[in-house]
Amino acid sequence: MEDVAERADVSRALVSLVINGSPKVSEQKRRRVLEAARALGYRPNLMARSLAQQRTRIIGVLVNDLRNPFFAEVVEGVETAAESDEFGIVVLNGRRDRGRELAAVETLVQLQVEGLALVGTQLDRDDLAEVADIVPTVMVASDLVGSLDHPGVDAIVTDGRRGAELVVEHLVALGHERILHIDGADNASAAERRQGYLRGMEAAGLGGLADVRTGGDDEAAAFAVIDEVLAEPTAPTAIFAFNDLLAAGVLDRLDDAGVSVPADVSLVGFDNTFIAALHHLALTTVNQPRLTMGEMAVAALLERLNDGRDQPVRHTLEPELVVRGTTGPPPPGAAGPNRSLAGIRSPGRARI
Amino acid sequence: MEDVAERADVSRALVSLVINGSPKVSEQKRRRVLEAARALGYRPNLMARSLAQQRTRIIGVLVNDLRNPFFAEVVEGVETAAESDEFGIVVLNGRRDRGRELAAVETLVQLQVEGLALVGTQLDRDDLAEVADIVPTVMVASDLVGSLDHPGVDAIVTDGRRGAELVVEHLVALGHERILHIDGADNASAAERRQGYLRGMEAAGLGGLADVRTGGDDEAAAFAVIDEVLAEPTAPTAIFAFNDLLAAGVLDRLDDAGVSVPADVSLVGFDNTFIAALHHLALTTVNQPRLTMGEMAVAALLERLNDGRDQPVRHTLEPELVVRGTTGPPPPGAAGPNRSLAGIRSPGRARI
DNA sequence: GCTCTTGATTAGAGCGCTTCAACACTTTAT
DNA sequence: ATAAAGTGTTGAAGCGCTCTAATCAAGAGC
Repeated sequence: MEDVAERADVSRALVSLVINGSPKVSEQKRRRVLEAARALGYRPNLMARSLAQQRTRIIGVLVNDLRNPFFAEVVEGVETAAESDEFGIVVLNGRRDRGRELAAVETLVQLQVEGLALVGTQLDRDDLAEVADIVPTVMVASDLVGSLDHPGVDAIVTDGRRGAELVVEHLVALGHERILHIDGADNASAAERRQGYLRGMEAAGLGGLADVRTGGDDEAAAFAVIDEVLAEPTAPTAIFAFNDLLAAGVLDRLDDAGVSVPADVSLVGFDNTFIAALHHLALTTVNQPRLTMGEMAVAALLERLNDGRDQPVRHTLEPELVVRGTTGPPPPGAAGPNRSLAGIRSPGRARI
Repeated sequence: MEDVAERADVSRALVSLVINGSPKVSEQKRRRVLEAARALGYRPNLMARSLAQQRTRIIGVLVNDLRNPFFAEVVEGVETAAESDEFGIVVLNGRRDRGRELAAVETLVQLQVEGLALVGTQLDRDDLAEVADIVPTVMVASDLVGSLDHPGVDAIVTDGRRGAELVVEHLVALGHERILHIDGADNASAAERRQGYLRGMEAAGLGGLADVRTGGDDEAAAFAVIDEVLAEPTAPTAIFAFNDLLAAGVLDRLDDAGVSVPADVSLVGFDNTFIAALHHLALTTVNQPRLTMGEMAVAALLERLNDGRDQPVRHTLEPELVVRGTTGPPPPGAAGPNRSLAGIRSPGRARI
């Protein structure tokens, strides 16, 4: 910057004004400065600028797992919104590890981000309270019971309870009674969906048949559960998996076992990722408006930053059932109690 | 920091030493400082530190498209390696838009990243040359012809040519002759794979039957091409798609048309993403060692940073054919010239 | 001819940290 | 005892930028 000023024969202050597009600079000098800057290949140092300005215009984004296309799309929403408000974003990946998430948040705070978007975070209430004292924070797509006792935390969620109810209603309407739920274990959205499932079963008068197994949030988590279910004497006619990835794992395992979907058993996922849309899976699932969620997260942050809001808000978006090919009526005669999936060997698919 | 120093009754300099774990501090004062820091909730300002230190310990990562699981996994590799070397990473998403990529690189440079990893970038030679003058740069998973004329750019790639040859060899061994390639349009890896395909066809004495169509790098790009192919009188018995995503799109469209895979036509993808592994797709594809690629990228950067290497290196990894369920022998009688896929209506899959 | 505005420019302090040279003490060698 | 060497600590400069207040030049008003 020094050099640019010298070459253009002006002061450093003026260079700064030009770079920041101040209107109080004469056309002549502006040109001289820009010319010099180009000639010297000058680039402003963001670190120095942020330090002097006491603001970074950066929003920190912590993602539970970048490999999950659901989260990747939420991030795109965040990015789009941030971009249009002249904010940059810094994305850090928690990789489903709470320790890593904690470290990442620390890094973001030290980076002096002006807002923090936690996408599908696993952090607990105390962690959140601590960070929210420092920087405006918004949780996206994860529902922490009691998180809202802190005034600095906003939340953008899809109503997972309602989503799960929609699933149960759909399956019940098709005639299913034995509906199994494989949950998301300790994933931040698991409790809500589980609750919705239970409530839905209850509402349908099927409370006694409710059955929840511990799963997880990726394909691999499905294997053990399905093996277990296959070995039992009384099989479900429908399975509601925590998310699409898990559902894909279920589908794989059922396939291996020669159980066909939806002829022998119906299957539903959650999130409506692009995977569910692949015709070969054609997974019935629940849509969450990912891009919108990301955009709303940024909006919430900006309300605090620009408009000085200091009360927490929580936006709950409506989920939407997307019916595709993995759900259908239960197989005839499935009402009886003694129908094991292990016995079933449908012709299955030709391939693999 | 001021406050911490005061509370611990030491100088700011000493606080700095403690925070950075200098061994020249007495146990007593160290404890006092840490205590004060905790009490005040002190967090060092990364911006200020970087400015003073004249280094950021940050590696910038520019990704072509975060939604593509292939890239997401390369990033994980980068992250893992960076982490173990005490570097942080900042991920920016190009979203397949060259303009956005350019802007992102500019941001990263201004952020003073110490190294730049461009994953699947679309930037051209001139863009690269400009940025490589400023900061050590490594290209991952994209092959720019002539990129290596700049001494500041390293490259970590899988041999796409060889990968494509493996595909052709596999299909030829199965008896295929009419093998169609749907390429990646202007994607950075497209040219290489196209070339490998052509060379493979040539080597098999099938040069006259080589047929390349312009595709793209996501599912949607497949639709138009497949519709076109379906309308033609002479159909291929095998299709080699640029990547798994594109292949998934092909599969979808063929499914719609009632063409069954691999009975009527074989299909191969590229990248071996987790999508290909889903049993319901069971896509034959070519594996690229993603994590390793990410790790090697960081290693290349660190060699420049720490060991002062100033000559470019290029690491070419070996691709590996992964045979799954979408490839098989061509249908009987397909050798003749007049076999249109449009006529075929296999029973297809029950669902959808 | 003088002051008053207005507009363009600049000097200089300061952002929060690191780091180097200098300093005050101890300890050890002589 | 005294010099030399070592240990722990600190003052102050400086990283590259912004921004306020001050300065300067030029035109307007009387």
